Amino acid sequence: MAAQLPPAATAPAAGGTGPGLRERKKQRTRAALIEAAHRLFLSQGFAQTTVDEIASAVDVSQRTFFRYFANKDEVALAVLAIAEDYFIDRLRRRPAEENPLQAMRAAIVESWRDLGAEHRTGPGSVTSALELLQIIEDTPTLLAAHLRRAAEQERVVARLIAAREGLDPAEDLRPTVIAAVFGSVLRAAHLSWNADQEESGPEGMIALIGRYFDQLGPALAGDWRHPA
Amino acid sequence: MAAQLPPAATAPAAGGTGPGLRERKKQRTRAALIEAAHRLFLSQGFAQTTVDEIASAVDVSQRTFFRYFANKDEVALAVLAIAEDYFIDRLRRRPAEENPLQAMRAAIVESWRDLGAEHRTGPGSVTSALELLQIIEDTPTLLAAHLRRAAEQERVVARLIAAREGLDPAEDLRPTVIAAVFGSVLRAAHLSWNADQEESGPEGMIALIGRYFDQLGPALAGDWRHPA
DNA sequence: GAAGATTATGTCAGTGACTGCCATTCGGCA
DNA sequence: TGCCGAATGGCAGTCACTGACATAATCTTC
Repeated sequence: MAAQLPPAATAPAAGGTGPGLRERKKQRTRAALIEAAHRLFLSQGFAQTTVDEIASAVDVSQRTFFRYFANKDEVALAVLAIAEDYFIDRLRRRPAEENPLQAMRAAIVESWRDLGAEHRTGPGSVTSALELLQIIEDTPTLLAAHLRRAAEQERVVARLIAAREGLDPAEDLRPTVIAAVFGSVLRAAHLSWNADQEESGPEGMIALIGRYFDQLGPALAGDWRHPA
Repeated sequence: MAAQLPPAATAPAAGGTGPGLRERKKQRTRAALIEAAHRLFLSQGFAQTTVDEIASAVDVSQRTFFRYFANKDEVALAVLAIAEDYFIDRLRRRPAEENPLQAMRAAIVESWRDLGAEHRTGPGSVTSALELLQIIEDTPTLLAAHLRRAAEQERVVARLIAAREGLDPAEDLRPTVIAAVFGSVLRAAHLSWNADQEESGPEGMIALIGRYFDQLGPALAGDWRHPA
């Protein structure tokens, strides 16, 4: 859930006393570790990259690496955590009139757009996240860890939706189900985006998500025996 | 996907030449490993049990353990694999007239019932599977591995449903979505069964699954702003 | 039923993820 | 400047997992 990236690698704001040197240094180290890990994973693969390599690329000890990340998986998934936080934030801001699916769809589009604008490049950029998704998808242990995070995320989304609609998620299954449906649409989009390299880049992904969303109406209600 | 348990620990059938001694021995070792692991996990916890302990409980070398299971997770999840195979098998046999949800619901009930009848006790029994679920739920690495398997399973179910309905899963999202909904209902039931210890044992679980299923109609279509 | 081909098992050495412990150093602050 | 708490490094140790090779058990064939 915690997805920090240094606000900006600049000196403390002249006016208010921002976070101290110690804190800025930590954020910088953390970002550097993520960046190095990402680069190494992409060039050599996840399994072929040792924690020692990552640590020494940033010139810290292995022990320090494990003070920032509980395990090797976490540093890989950290990039995605940023995108997830964006999404949750955008979803929170959607107007109450929208129904859950509308809100989620809008939030996804917005979060990708804003993410693209604010993190053009480097770890945290949309491109990075998508590159990572490829690696995740064919690294069993990473995929497992990713799905666990995704399950957590779904529960957060379900609670959010329940709150929007004024429902108790313990009583009413609908928020849970709709969150699961949404999650599965995202995953299906990821998978087919990974498979077809026709639709490359963020635009392709957004297009795919849109197309899958369009199928949702017919999927959730309707006569199954005849084409939508 | 491979969920074997020895057909019966008896001598080869008098008539036809069944599997040879070598094969029977392997199945016995495999079952013994699962059983020992299960017992140890329940009594000491997953993390506190080393592979060496499991192996020496069955009197084989650690190396041999890893020839049967790719990793420690796998031996824990093996019990669930049996239940999953049962479900898939029952789903395959459901009559074509039923709609997907009806078929899945019936298949789940049948598979639990049959599982209970055929494996009263020991690994592979319903009780074992449910005990395991508790451990899985609060062991992060196991939960992750479990969710990965569940995702695979969902894809299998989606393909099955697509075949039943004569649809192409690449074209039509509905099978994927309905499989995801089903998976999420199961998981929600697991979670609340884990939380409330009121509903204990297999019957409680079946009851919970039924209750969740009943909510599905209203959840999948209908006016969200008013109670079902 | 014995020789020879297969296959399961054991042993051993090695790598790499991860942890606890203690000494050292560095940033925050009086 | 000097003290305190936090961040780091180094190290030893555990444990999951793997490759290589030798041994022993089954299976086959004559």
